[in-house]
Amino acid sequence: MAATETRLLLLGTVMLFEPVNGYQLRRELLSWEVDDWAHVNPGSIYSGLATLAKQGALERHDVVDGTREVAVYTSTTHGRREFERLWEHAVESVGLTSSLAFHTAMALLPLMPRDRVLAALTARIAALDVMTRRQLDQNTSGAASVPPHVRSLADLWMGMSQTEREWLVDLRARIERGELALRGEPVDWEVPADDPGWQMAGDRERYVKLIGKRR
Amino acid sequence: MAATETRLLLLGTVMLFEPVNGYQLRRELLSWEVDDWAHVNPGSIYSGLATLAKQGALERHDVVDGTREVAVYTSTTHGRREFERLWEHAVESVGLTSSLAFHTAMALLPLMPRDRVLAALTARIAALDVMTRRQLDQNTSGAASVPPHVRSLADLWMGMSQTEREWLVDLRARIERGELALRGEPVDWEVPADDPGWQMAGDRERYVKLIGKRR
DNA sequence: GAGAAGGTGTTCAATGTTGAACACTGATCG
DNA sequence: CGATCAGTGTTCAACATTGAACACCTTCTC
Repeated sequence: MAATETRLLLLGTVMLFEPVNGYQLRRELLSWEVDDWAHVNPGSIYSGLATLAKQGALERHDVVDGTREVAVYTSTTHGRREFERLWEHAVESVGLTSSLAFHTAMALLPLMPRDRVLAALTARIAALDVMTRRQLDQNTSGAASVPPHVRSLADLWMGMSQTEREWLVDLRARIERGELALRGEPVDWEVPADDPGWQMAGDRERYVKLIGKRR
Repeated sequence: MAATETRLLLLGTVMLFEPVNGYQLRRELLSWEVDDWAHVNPGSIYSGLATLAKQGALERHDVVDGTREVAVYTSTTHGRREFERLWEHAVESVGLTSSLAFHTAMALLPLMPRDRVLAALTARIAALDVMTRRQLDQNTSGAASVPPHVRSLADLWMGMSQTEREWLVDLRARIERGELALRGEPVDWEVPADDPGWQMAGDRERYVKLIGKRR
């Protein structure tokens, strides 16, 4: 189940920081407090990276950095296409099981171009509406047959959907207005000096030289 | 991660229908449309049951039903205690990762006694409040340093928490008033004749005879 | 300058999850 | 009746996840 969240998260994070090694990714993800909602144990990261590399979404470079041998990853063209596919799927799928994937996708929003984001948000709103209608129909029909606690749980679910819908409509409006820096646009917020992302910058430069690769 | 949801769900469902076999559980869970939010592939069920049996939470009886050999499960005293532990943990843990476990717990509400339910709901409300306050503090302090899309995501999270909180307060009030049939209380809703739970009744009786076991 | 402490980068055996596929039983049908 | 089909009950090899533990380096302390 979780495989798709992990793939989305890893692929996206590599794209943000490449070339990058597993430990750096872990550090960064922990600093995002992502551990509240994703599988960021060391094992998950390294095996996820290995899988993505095996599938050709990432390229692994075994680089000698000083005296140390390090596994450094970069994204491939196929990997970047795959990311878009996964991102759109995560945004357009509604339901409890997919909510982690949705949050992951939102956290990686700036990796997607504006038009794709708009389309995906619109699709999600529609999917939420479909689900809501289905629930309502079910509640009015089989009225007596469903236990009260299950009925109550359905109410919670409806309330959550409504809250999310309002948020989505608002976000879509902001994106339409051109707010939020998305892919290919200049960053519109102040990056703090102690951002761990910055601490990677030195390593990144060195890694770029060590692998003869430019993306 | 998911291990705890699966354990809670399987243990609870066995308690509802025991003595019961893996296929019956699967049928029942699918009829609940649980596949939207839980791991109910055949493999997960059978291996989950095996694990619970190995740990002494369930007892496995290899029974010969007609010509067929069937693995029938019943809960043990230890398993029922374990269920309560897992249920309370699921209810009292807030956060995206634990929301599936929370929904699972709510679906199994009638297996818990009224006072434990009240205590757990109260604890959850408190935990939500703590989490909300932490979020608010974070948003007011590091104002400029966090990217706008992350800020926005935090807003969604806050809205969801608020929605859930209101629902919890309402549910708690109803439980305090004595609404909803909980453990040891007579069922207060009409069971439909085609409820798959009923279809199990015949098998259940036969299984009870086949194993020399009374709980 | 021994050794404790903490950071960097990764592996691996144990465990959990997946879903296709198996084996069997009855029913339905030409 | 043989054949096809739907339902019952389960297994298993492939794959994913877990987190303790390893190996190595640097920094600090006594």
